[in-house]
Parts: sequence; C-alpha cells; structure tokens
Amino acid sequence: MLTPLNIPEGLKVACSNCNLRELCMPTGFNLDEMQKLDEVVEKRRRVKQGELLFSNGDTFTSLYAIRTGFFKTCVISEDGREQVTGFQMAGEIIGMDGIVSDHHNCNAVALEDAEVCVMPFSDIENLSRELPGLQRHVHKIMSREIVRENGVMLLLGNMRAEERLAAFLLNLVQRLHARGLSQSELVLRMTREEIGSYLGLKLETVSRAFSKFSEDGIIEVKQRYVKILAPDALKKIFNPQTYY
Amino acid sequence: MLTPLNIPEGLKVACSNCNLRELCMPTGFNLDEMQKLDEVVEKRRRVKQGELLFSNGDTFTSLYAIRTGFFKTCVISEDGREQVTGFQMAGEIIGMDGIVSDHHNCNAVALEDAEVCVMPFSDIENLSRELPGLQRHVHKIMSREIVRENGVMLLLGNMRAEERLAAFLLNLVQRLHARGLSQSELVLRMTREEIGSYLGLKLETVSRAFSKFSEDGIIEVKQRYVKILAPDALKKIFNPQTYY
DNA sequence: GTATTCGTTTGATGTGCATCAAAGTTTTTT
DNA sequence: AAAAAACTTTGATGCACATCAAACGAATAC
Repeated sequence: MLTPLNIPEGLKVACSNCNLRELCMPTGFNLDEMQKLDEVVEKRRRVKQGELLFSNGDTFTSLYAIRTGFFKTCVISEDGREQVTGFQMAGEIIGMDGIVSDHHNCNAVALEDAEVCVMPFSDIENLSRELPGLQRHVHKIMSREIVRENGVMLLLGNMRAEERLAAFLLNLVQRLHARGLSQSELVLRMTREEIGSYLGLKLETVSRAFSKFSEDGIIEVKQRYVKILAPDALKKIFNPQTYY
Repeated sequence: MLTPLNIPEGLKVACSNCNLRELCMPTGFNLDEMQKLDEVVEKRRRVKQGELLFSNGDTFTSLYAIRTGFFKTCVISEDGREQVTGFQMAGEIIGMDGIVSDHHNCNAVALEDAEVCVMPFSDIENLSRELPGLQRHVHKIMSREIVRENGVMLLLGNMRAEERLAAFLLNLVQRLHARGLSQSELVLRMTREEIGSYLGLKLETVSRAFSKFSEDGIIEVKQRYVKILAPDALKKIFNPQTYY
C-alpha cells in the first residue's frame, strides 16, 4: 500500500502532485518552475505525537510545511511559564521564528503523529531569487503570520474568556473547512490546558466556557469532539457590536 | 541650515550616508551594492504628530524606515476596541502587515513629528533578487517581528501588571540605548492609555504600577519622564525566577 | 481486568485588575 | 492670562477569572 502515510521517511516527494500545494505553495507556475519548486523540498520527516519538530535554541536550517498532523508552537519564559503561540495544521508553514537569529525561538510540538516537508531555507532563498512568484509567496507567508499574531494580541488584550473561546473555535473550523473538512464539526487536537495557554486563560476557565456554550445550545461538546450548532451565536459572542 | 530635519519632503536622500544605516539596512555591502540600495528609498515623507502614516485598509505599496520620530501601530476590532500592537522608533521598519493581502491591516500613527523613508516593496523585491544580503535582511526583519510578537503574547497571556510594565520599560530603554541614548532615562512618547492598550491593561492600572515602582525607589517618574534608578530590581520583577 | 495516570468538569473561595469617581496637573486654545 | 481640553493620579468598589479542591471519566500501563 502506498498511501501518503506510508511513504518512507526521507523519501523525496514532489510538490507538483501534492494535494496541499495550493495551501503551502504559490500558484500559477509553469512546468519548468514547478520542477524547480519540487527541489526545495529536501525530504520528509515524521514527528510522533508529543515529539518536537524543533525546539528553542536549535540551529535554524529549514522551514517546514506540514503535510499531515497537527502542531503547537510555544515560547517558554525563563521562569518556566509556557505560552502557546499557535496551532498549525496541514498546509501551514512553521519555523519562520528561526530566521532572525539563526536559532529557533520557540518549540514546535506534534499534537498528533505528523509528517512535514523539510525545506532548507537557503534553498528557498536561492530559488526565490529566480522565481519572483516564490519570493512573493515567502513574503506573504511571513506577513500572514505577523497579521495573525496581531489578531491574537487583540484577543489577549481586549477580550473576555467566552469571546476568546468563540474566536478560537471559529478560527479552527474555518481553517479545517478550507481543507475540505466540516465547518461545524471538529475534533480538538489539544488539551483544555493548551487551549487556555493560547488564549491566556486557565484550563478551568476554558472548560467552564465550553460548558456554558453547551448549556446555551451553541455547541455540543464531548471531550475533544465539538459540534457547532449555532455558528451565528458564536460569531455574536466573538463580535457583539456587529449585531446591535 | 541643512540638518536632516530640514531636508524638503520628497527629496531623495541616500542610505549610504545615513547614520541609521546599521539599524535598518543590511551591512557588509560594497560601493556598487550600496548605490543600488540607495535607489530603494524612493523619497522621504513627513508625518506630523497624531497623523497616520497608513491605516487599516489602505493599499499596500511600501515599507517605511523610520528616520526620526516615534510611531504606534494598532489594530481595531469591528466593535471598536483598539489594541496597540507595537511602538516603533528611528531605524525600525513598519508596514510589513500589508504584504499578505496587499492592504494594510493596522493603523500606524505618529506619536511625535516624524520622517520616514518610503521604500516601494516591489523595488525591494526586485533588488533583493539581485542582492542576497538584502534578501536575507528582509527575511530577518519579518522574522524579528514574528519573534517580538511571540514575546508580547507571552506577556499578555502570562504576566501580571507590574511584570508587564517592567518588561515594557526595559525593552524601551534597551532600544533607546542601542540608538545612543541613555539606558536609564527616557521620555515616553505615548500616553498611559496607549501603554495600557499595548500591555492589555487599563490606564489606571498602568498609572498605579508607575506609582508603585516610584514608591519602591525603582524608578523616578514625572509625567512622561522616567528615570530607571534600579534596573536590576526591574529585571527581577520582570523575571523573578532568575534571582531565586 | 484492574490499577494508574492523565485530562476534564464542577463547586467554593480569593484576588488582581477593571470600573467608577473625583481631584490634580499639564497642555492647548482662545 | 484665562478657559478648556487632555492626561494623570488616587481612592472606593465590583467582578471576571484564578486558585484551590474534589470527583469523575478516559486512556494507558501492568
């Protein structure tokens, strides 16, 4: 059997016939350019659940395109406090935190068995001098991350617990939906504590917010399984003003 | 008189003899490369205190290198809540939020009369295909911003009011010191409310934290003027564990 | 199959910061 | 120079979320 999950680690696989291409790579390339693009992906790497793709202080060499699986990235303060800075899924690129200092500035942990495409950054840079489309794409990916983090700052600085959770759930399903999954059902890959860390809340507060949404008939929750029954109600919590 | 402040707006001025060059431009270029670099700076633009350099929704065309003055960037939620996402000073680059969608995703407001170098992004991209040093520099600047925002997320998600203010002050003086200013004295360019917005606090809380530091003999405050009397005490507040 | 560990839920209580309020100070306007 | 506006400080009170605690459920180990 030769499903994606069974391709041996280290084997070279082409972007050109990858079904995630539109998510992590630029579009509109001709055949010649596509072939060059294929060469950026050095190899694949498997990361088991709980294992680190890279950790704080590691020498930076590559960006990683997530092929399967789910990651969290987190920074840890000197006195041991952990802040989850993001959750990443198939088609998303991680590792850009390492460029500035040639060392990674956060940990990337697989929350389920995962496979990533390893893209040596020097190769990306070389090729993006040849392919303006790739160059622009790299810039956009980094800019997107900056804008995403701006949004998280707004959330952390201004929103109340239930607003944060509503925003979080809506963002997750939206991204899952863009990957062909349901826009109403999802299975959380992270614990309440990890959600709390991302949202600046304690796990008990996250749990209570889930229970509240459930009591109000907005969602159905059973452990990691979540079904969004009333997306508009969630959006209303997230952004009350819109509905006044 | 021809001090930098009196150069007419729109006049082309070279990076090659700019005293902020090491801060905003890559180093190690030869004369030929420096000349090319000079051409990236299309012109200068003045922004008066309180005016916008760009605002949310504006078409993205250029990055801006701050030559003089001080800016804040902020995002505003649909229901009107403002989150200051950063304060920027001379030698820093702003505008990268606009790359991903060709439109700016935040407002950039001058907190004092300012002058910026306008660098059309298409020119930056063109030249950085020729000059790997510039290419790498652009990547580093964006990565630095991602890492900075990671740090702010840690602050917003995990720290208490006094820790946040201590971290804020230490960061500010460190950056001012890198520009040849004192590492113990500073004049704040922003209001208590703007500091609070950045730190996820209300202005009263910021004011109380200032007063507390002042009572404890850690700083001297008089309105916008701040003198850091005991930097180690500030660092200890910011990161208690280090001193156990 | 039972024991253990890990994660989640729910309740009771505490606290750090927000909110409300008012006075004081500085800056800007006229 | 007086008046108005903007910003800051300080006190009193309230509340959202943290903390503490215990029971429950699911997953994993033995």
